[in-house]
Amino acid sequence: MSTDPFDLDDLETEPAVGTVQTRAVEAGELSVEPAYLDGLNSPQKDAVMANDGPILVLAGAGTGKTRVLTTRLGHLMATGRAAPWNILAVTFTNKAAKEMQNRVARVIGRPVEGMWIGTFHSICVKILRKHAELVGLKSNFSILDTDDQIRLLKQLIQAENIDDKRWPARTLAGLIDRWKNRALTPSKVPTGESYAFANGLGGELYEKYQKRLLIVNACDFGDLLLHVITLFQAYPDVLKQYHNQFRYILVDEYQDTNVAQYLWLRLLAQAHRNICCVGDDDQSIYGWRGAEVGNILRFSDDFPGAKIVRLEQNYRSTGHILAAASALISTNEDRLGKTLWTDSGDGEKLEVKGVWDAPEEARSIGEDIENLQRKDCKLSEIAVLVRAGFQTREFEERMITLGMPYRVVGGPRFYERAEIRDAMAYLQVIAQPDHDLKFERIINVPKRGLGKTTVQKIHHIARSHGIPMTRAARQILELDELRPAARKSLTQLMDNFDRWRSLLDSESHTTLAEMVLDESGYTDMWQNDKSPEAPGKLENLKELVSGMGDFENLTGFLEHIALVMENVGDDSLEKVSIMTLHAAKGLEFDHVFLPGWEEGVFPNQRALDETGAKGLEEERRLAYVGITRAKKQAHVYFAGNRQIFGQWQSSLPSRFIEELPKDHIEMDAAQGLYGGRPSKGGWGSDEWSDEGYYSSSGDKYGPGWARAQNKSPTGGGRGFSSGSASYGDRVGRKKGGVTINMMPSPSASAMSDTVSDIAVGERVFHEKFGYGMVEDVEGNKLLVAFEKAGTKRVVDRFVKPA
DNA sequence: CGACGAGTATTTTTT
DNA sequence: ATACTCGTCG
Repeated sequence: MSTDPFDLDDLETEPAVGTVQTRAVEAGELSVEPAYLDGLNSPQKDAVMANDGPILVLAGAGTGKTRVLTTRLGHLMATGRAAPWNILAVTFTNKAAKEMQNRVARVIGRPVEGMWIGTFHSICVKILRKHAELVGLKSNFSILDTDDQIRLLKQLIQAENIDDKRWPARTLAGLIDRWKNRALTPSKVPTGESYAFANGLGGELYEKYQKRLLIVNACDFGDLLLHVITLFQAYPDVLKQYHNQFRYILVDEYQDTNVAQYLWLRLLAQAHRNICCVGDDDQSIYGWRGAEVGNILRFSDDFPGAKIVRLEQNYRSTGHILAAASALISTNEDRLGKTLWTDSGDGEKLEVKGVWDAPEEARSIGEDIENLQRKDCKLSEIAVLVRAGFQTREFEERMITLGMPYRVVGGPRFYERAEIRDAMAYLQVIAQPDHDLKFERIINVPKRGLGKTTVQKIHHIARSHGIPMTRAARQILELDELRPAARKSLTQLMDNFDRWRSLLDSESHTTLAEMVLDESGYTDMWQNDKSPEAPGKLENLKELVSGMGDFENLTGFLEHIALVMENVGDDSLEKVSIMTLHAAKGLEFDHVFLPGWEEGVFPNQRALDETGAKGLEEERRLAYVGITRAKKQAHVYFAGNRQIFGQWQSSLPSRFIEELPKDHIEMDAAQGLYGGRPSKGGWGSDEWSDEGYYSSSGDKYGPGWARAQNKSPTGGGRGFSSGSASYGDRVGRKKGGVTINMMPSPSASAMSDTVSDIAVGERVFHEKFGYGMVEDVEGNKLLVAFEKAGTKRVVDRFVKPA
């Protein structure tokens, strides 16, 4: 079963298809419905039973999408319409593919064999290995990861004498990826777009890159699709073969498909047109990486006569959550339109809370979580969903100080870690001696005196003779090109590779891997490394070797890894989840915390700058995704001040907050946000008044909020005395300028009553005096030795930990 | 070849 | 603030 720590969509058990009905069942002709249809609502049944011709299932969040998909697959087989191998089911992630596989098995009551369930990429590899020669590859072609891709591009750029500083390989890689997403081969790239790189050389470099890939017998990820498309277009008989095979096609998350994927699907579906696409235009959040919402919006044009089914009954969230989310998303123009509803009650209103600054936001959310925990809410049912990765840090830190178990979902993935890639590179060179890019990666890792010069020399020979680097390396040993030390070292390395390769058949691949890591000196390298990460890296290497045991042989393992970069999840334990909104798609939690709802952060400024109104709509869909993750309650937060790139900025509440209907939210409005001015009273610090707070009341967000670029006060974080009076006079005080700051929340819940939590020896920051070291603490007064301003006595609330 | 310092960029992520 | 890349110097 799924190792997924989260519940995906609905997890009610699907009744298995009774063996009796199998085959004989023909939907519609049956007096008794097959058991697997039990409990499906009427649109869901429509989606399952409309088997012939194109169909688009618009599945809103939490409407039982996966269940419909898997039941449909089961139904196709149960009714004898299709054998497993007649079905093609495509997903975006391996996780989703695995999930679907498991659940189909549950529907039909036994494991499915022979069905093509997989990601676009893995299915393309399967097809491409069969017909590689037709596109100029050999069937054992290697699949390049992003590192390899960039390394190769860099070589090409340098070979053209282009300044790779001004025109980084990364940029070109991105450009080429985007072209490939749009199914543009080098000859089809619009001339103008060539100018996006190196004054018009972009297209040329792309073409050279493609040629080079063929020479080294490799594909990047984009090629996997592109090659299959060109294959299908150039060889109709091959395509026909697949038409005959795949009589039914299912696509999950259709709103995430890019142009290339769309063309790929259209080619495969054009003969029988039995294509079922499931998706939700309102959850399209990957436009920035080439997904075309247009694909789903245009479905009926692409497939005339298509049936469209809307799944709108939501089984996940409460009425308030759905109403708020629906109202928000209805602001978008570009959508097919759908309204989620539920018959399971209103539940709690969304909680919208304003706080002084980011640290307070983290504290407040921490407290909320503690309260939920006291009310017996499981930690695994709580998530903090942020807009961008860097935001996870403040919550991690808070969780650590609270001793609250948490996990950050997403993060760097196992197979992307440097030590794993290095180890893999060794193994890949053993399995595929021609893999130049991998060979280059490890030729001097660990350091063995084979530096840039040596590599260049090998390169030179390889290029001029048109041979792979490992072969060139051997040749260079015959010549008098290398210094004795380098020659000796290289000889040893090549001998090692020969020996390892000779053991491929006699030793198990796990044993071999251990030997390689040992004998290459790679393990030693980390053992001698004194950095704090070293032990973890050694741990990872062990895990890699043990993980290899699950595969038959080295080749099988390497093939799997090339396509499946999945993370090993530490599931089962009770932990709060912290992740980005993107990573949360498809997941659900009782309580969802949505911090950072501020203009610039969310909606993200860059998204707005780069893609304007379109970008804003995508950001809004992200907000929609965030809210609809919640089963019981969503908690939206905004802070008035936030440190961004080391600078304090004050911020306005996100426009998305304005778009939430008042009837369905509970504004923590004690802070005088949407209305009443906060009470006045004794904040009274001389140090602060010097810095000045400026308000421009009358802006639409209410008193206390306004645009400001200026540095913001610190102090908000710690040492807030509780009680609204304390905050009162921060607002509305005006002194010569520009700065405005929001009102912090005086509500008791929003803050921790603080004794100074600064300790002697701690490094702190003061808005006026800069950085310093705490020398003494007396109550709330600190003696701080400032680096620039000298030693001063200050009140604790005016400093922050540095 | 390796260490250190300057300079720079910093949304989201899969395969 | 901070991390990461690149280039220079020893």
